[in-house]
Amino acid sequence: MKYTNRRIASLLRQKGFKLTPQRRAVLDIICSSTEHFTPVQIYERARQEHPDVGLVTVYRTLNMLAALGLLCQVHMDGRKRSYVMRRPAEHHHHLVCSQCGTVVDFASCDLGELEEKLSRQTGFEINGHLLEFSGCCQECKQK
Amino acid sequence: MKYTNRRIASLLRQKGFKLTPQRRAVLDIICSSTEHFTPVQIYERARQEHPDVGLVTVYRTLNMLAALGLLCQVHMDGRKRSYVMRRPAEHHHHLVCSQCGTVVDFASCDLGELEEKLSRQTGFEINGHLLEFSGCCQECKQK
DNA sequence: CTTGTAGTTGAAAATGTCTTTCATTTATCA
DNA sequence: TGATAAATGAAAGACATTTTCAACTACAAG
Ligand SMILES: [Zn+2]
Ligand SMILES: [Zn+2]
Ligand SMILES: [Zn+2]
Ligand SMILES: [Zn+2]
Repeated sequence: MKYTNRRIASLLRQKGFKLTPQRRAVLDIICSSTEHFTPVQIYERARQEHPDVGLVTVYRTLNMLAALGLLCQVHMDGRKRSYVMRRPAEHHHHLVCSQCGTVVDFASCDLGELEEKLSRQTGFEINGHLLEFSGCCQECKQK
Repeated sequence: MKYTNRRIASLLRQKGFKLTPQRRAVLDIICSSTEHFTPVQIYERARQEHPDVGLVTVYRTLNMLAALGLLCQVHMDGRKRSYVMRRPAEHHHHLVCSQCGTVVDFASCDLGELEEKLSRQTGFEINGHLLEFSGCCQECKQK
């Protein structure tokens, strides 16, 4: 079940945030695709519809959404941030096409056993993990 | 089996790189521990022994080593780079203490099956993965 | 042991990403 | 219809990293 921009809009209102046209523009872009975008890419797209959004506001909106747990970030390749809209609360990970940026979520993550083993072996108290696959999607393969 | 600074030194020579005192200083630091360092941390340590290395050179040396596949990076927490010397060719991943930065390598990574499943389900040609655990190491827990 | 030279260096400037500041504007609600 | 707290854009700031360039040096050929 996917967040829609409408659902998020009402969620924001609930939390006491104002729903400005700029925020709407960012939401529309993020919700419209499974690609991941960098803040600058979102900025550029947002300006097409709404020429006076500032990059600063894009950053602020992204930070707000991230704080609310509504975004995930993609980590592989590069040290820029890139964001994807998040499916609600479920633990999940990403499979990313390194050509076109499409992100597929998957939930099957059997790392519990490995985590326990590592914990036993090292004495670490493990409290999180990062798992990402990268590759080339079907469409990109055909080119 | 761990890379030693001596082994790397001869490897660099083989590849036609000059072995300067600055590069030696960076190598010594990276090879001397399993901690991961940021470029600036390496710079600061290097200056203790060799006061006229520049930060630029540290960056250049790190990039050179990374291009040769001799370094791993740690991805979690933050968007600074941090580097650890890499054990030769073996596939491995990192368990990172988010307090003190200690990195433990582990090789047991059973993602093949999951990878195949994802590949079948999505049509992706998967060519890599990123796996990292983070937590708190034994020593840090006691504080 | 010279000496030539391609590769290397450091300082400073440039780039790129993200955040802070602040005066002005605006969404929301009593 | 205001009142007001929140949000905005421009500009400046903070960092991490890269580029540029003139001076330097490791190293091998003579
Ligand atoms: Zn997981
Ligand atoms: Zn693709
Ligand atoms: Zn490693
Ligand atoms: Zn693996």
